[in-house]
Amino acid sequence: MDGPPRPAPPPPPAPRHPPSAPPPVRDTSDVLRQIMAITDQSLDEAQARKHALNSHRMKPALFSVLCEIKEKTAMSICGTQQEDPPDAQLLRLDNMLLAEGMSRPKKRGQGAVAVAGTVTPGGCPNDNSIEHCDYRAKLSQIQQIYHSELEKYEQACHEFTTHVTNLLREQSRMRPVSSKEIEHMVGVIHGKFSAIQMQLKQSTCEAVMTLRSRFLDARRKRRNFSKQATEVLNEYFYSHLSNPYPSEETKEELARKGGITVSQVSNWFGNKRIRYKKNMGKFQEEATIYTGKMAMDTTEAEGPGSQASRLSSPSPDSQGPFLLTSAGDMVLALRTLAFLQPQPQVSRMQGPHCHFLQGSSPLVHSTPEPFPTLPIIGKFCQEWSTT
DNA sequence: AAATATGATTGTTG
DNA sequence: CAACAATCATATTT
Repeated sequence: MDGPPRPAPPPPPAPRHPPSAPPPVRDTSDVLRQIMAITDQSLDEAQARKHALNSHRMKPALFSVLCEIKEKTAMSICGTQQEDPPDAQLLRLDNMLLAEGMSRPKKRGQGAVAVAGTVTPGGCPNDNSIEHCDYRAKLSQIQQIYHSELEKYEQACHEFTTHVTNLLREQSRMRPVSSKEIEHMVGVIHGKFSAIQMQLKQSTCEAVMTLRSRFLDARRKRRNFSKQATEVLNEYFYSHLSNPYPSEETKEELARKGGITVSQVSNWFGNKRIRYKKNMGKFQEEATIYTGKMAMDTTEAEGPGSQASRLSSPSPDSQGPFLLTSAGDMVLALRTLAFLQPQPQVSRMQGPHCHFLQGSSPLVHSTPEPFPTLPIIGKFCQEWSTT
């Protein structure tokens, strides 16, 4: 057995386990560095042992010994099959990202179905296009970074997994390595990488949330409507002063004409009604202007910029064509109504819309208007108080 | 800079 | 849920 004197005594007792155990990893770069280190080390070791042992006569014996040892320790491996479930949080993050529109186009989501749904239509349809553009640009920027990072991680994970798998397969010639062990190893690696991914997802979520909150804040920032918009709105308001409650349809139309959203129209009417009611004195001038303009526009050919007089008046608008037969009458009647209506001449009328221009507003009385068309009021109030 | 105008939000109500 | 009322926060005017 010890015939030829070998000049080179194989130095296999390499320091296989220099430190006892690697310290708990925290940083991603640390993880990566350790991974790389382990890789090189393992590779060298494997190569050395491969050559050293493969040609050794004692290899079969060693193999069987290792088998025995393994059988004794196998149970402990099986026993330590605990699966910590951070899935909940990961899933939550996934869903969150998905909801923010960070749908993954390429990656088959690990468990998340590719819900390529558009953003919920209930929130904000095609609202403000200016700030919305900015918002979406930034969002897609985040998305891009997120995807590229994710891809990097996945690629690294895949590479490393392949590497380790090959290594283990090679080692399986020297020592017994079951496929299950390889699987386990792969699982461990995936776990590590998914932890990194989770960090990525979390920071992405944070970024998105920050962006979103900033966007919402920006929405709170007020910007005056365009002249066109205010004109359209005021025209409708003052030409329907008696019942300034545009229907949903009309709101849409007004929104379209003014280049604003329906909810903005609603806000505007809400503000306008209440502010008009609060003190009408301030709005007299405006009222005259718009009602006058209305009359002009309706009687004459429409000017180049204003075609806002053809707003679809909802059919139940009883007093409109019913009471006001001509444009001149309309102006008169409107102004009359605007100032006389609050006076409780007509005994308490009750109706869904009767709150407008009722009670309060002492200013009304302080601005006497010589309009003796009282009978109209009675009729008028009857008209829309009963609807 | 103070005052006012104005669009949006919030909380309440029917 | 729409309307109201109060309020916020900014824009514009003075």
